[in-house]
Amino acid sequence: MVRNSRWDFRFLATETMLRLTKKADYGLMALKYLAEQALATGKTGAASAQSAKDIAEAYHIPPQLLAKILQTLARQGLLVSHAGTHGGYALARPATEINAFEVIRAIDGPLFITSCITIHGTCDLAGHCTIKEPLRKVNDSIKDLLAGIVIADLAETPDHEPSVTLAGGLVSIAL
Amino acid sequence: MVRNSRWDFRFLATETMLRLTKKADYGLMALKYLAEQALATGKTGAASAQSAKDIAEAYHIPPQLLAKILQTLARQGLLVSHAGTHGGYALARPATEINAFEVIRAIDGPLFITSCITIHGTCDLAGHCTIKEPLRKVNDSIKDLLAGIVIADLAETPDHEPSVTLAGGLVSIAL
DNA sequence: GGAATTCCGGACCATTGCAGTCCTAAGTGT
DNA sequence: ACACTTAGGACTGCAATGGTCCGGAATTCC
Repeated sequence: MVRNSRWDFRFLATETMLRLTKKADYGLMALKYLAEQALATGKTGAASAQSAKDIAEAYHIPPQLLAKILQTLARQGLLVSHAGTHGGYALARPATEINAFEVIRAIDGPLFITSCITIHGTCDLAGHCTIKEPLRKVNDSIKDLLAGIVIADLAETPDHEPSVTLAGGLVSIAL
Repeated sequence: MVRNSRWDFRFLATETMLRLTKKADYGLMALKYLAEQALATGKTGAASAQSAKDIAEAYHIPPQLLAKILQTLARQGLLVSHAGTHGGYALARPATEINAFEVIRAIDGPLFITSCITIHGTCDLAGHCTIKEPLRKVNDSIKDLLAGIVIADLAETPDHEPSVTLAGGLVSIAL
């Protein structure tokens, strides 16, 4: 009865039904790392570049995989890259101006909360699915939620409380 | 550059990075249908039962697949089922007392927003991943968001405004 | 009692996406 | 020249999703 899938979720406390890919996870971790390094070294921009290899080792992430992720982030303009001996990646903008939504979208691409909404905004089940609109609102709310979180919030800066109430992080949903 | 996946998302307006499975979609549609039928017929509980086949045809959903979904929903206690000639499924509770979170969880099972959090609450990258805690908050916020939406909100009742501001649908996030 | 209807649930399969690896450029600094 | 690093395409293994099929059990109607 409980064993209806590969998971045994009898012992769960927290749970949701929405999934973030590992790549997005890694990407956020990398950005967090870069933000911390920039702050620690006092340097800013390309001066505080860290190589993909270094970041991968710091978090025990498959290096090749992280390399790809960083490449796409650079391609999307969230990071600046620099090849060469002391090259690497650095945040393209201040850590307070890059939010989680951008990062995730850059990596995973835009996915819709409901499979009902396609590229063209039309519904697979043309007209039959009346659930679309309410879910779109949820969709937007989640987006706002994530857009309200910036990299700086993730970074544990030395002189910075670990938990800070985030201004602008209030999201209302109206159906 | 844009063609980094099977989707061409150059024309997108709305977008998120979180996905709901088709099954959950179907499940919500089915519940909505049942809620509307119950209201339309004036009957309540098992008296307003609809067969899986009927619902599937109403929305052009693969009947066998919907059947399975309804079975799990019944198993989870969200629906009551009744075999036999005029059997079928009906909401186990009033449409105002079943929320989207329950439904999705019942169907997809609990998925974590970050692959970082496992069943046991531990992190794959034991200690290395410092991103976990902030994302857990997002996780919870999304949960609250979905828990604030009930089936009745999805149903288009005749004497009911299509768009209603939902009380309790206010979610705050503090990192 | 029997037939029609409907739910139950296991087994199965095809496709797809994700995670991860490998390899070959090409740019950059010493 | 050489070491270091990014850029990116090709490929693989695996698991999950979406979907089908079948035999069986409950219920109702005749």
